[in-house]
Amino acid sequence: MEEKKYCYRYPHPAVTTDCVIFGFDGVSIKVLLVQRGIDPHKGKWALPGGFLKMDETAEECARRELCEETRLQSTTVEQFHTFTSVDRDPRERVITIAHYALVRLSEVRGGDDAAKAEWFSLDEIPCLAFDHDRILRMATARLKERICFEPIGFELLPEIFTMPELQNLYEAILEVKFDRRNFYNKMLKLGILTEAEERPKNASRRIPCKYRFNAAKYKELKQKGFRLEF
Amino acid sequence: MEEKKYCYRYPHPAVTTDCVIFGFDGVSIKVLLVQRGIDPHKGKWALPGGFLKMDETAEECARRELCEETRLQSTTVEQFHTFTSVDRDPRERVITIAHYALVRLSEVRGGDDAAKAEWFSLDEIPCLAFDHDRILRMATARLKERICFEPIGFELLPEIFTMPELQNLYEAILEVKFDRRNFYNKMLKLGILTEAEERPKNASRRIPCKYRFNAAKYKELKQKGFRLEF
DNA sequence: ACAAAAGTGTTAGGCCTACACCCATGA
DNA sequence: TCATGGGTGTAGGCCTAACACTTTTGT
Repeated sequence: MEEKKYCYRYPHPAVTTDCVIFGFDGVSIKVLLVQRGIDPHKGKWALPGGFLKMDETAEECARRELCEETRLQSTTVEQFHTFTSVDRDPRERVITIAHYALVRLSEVRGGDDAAKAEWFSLDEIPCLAFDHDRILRMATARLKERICFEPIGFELLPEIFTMPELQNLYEAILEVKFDRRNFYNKMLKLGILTEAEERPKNASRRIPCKYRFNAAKYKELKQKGFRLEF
Repeated sequence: MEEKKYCYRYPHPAVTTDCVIFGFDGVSIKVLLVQRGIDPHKGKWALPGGFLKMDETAEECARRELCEETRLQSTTVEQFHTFTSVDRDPRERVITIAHYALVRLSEVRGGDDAAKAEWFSLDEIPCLAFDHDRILRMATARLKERICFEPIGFELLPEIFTMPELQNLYEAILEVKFDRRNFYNKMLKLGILTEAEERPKNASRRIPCKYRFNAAKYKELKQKGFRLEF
């Protein structure tokens, strides 16, 4: 039994971060889960997470977890809720600061973690450890809210993408269908996309146009009071 | 020196909740601050807050703080961010789960706390303890965001209110001016207000109509996919 | 040949915005 | 009597939503 050498006058909860890592494969939103190798809930699937170190912020901790699983350094990571139910962990009082991350599946490389990790579609999520199903539900709800007003969808797509891909993404996240022409018009009118390539004159109608997100333009528009809406 | 009797194998941060309590006096948004009676930052103004007990959730903890200051039991309290900078407290590592609360000033009674508490307008906030200025800024930003899409403004007004009062509230929070007629039309068209009283036939034009928020109607509309927007 | 994917434009209706006058009250 | 606060309606522009056909390619 290891010595308990960190002592306080008052009881302290343990603090972890968990990270809901979203990806998009062109059709569905995916979430990265890891299979737990230790008790409690050994063998169950769970969100990547771990204990907060005393010299790192929650965001640094979440990024560390993210990097261990995907080798990605620079992606969107955002805290969305802290879960504090008294009995969420059978070992001791543990509160967790939950984050979500948006990654491009193409850039993800296998984690260096020994633990088995796998991408799951939102409609085939297995039974999860702890209260991770609740965390995941809140993360997807937050993702829905955010994509309506911030151009975060582009973090899930390759840098260069087609309009149908973008529409699929919005439809997958918001669980609705858009009219194709209206979606085109709306997106193009926003002015935050630039054409990625000159379209070859002989391009067949079957080959979609390619776009990239124009972050500079978005920033400029936003400063002028422009508000994205979907 | 009190005995340090709570021991763990790994270091644990202390966990507090802080509560940004918003009120509205008909003209300005107000925030309740308390003057610290002990070090660190003794004498400085701070957000009401305190340590998380091991048998309460963060929301329960925040509500407890709120009740100590205002005697209010049933108000909107919502977590909005957890602040985890490593050096936010000079005593030890402390993370704080920040909440905001919306209260009706008319219902607030003096706290039972010995500490001095006072309402401040947002434009006359004094220098705050810890990172509480940052917390407050994020709270007001969140309030702005929320009021655009959720009918939370009514929690700050008396149950029965007039249209100019409601408009003042929106203008105070969003820091904009609305055209009076457009605001009336928009609000009434939403269908979430009911007239609070039959308007006396002899009512002078100088006496404004009174309304109350119709929560049932809002719920119904929301389920039909209606989305509030401002 | 047929199904599936992608490009493209128009119209009608609703919503938003801007705007002016009247009445009552209190100073 | 003058300033202030409050109630009320309309017209134009913009955005949204609904909608069909053509081309190309793969099967």
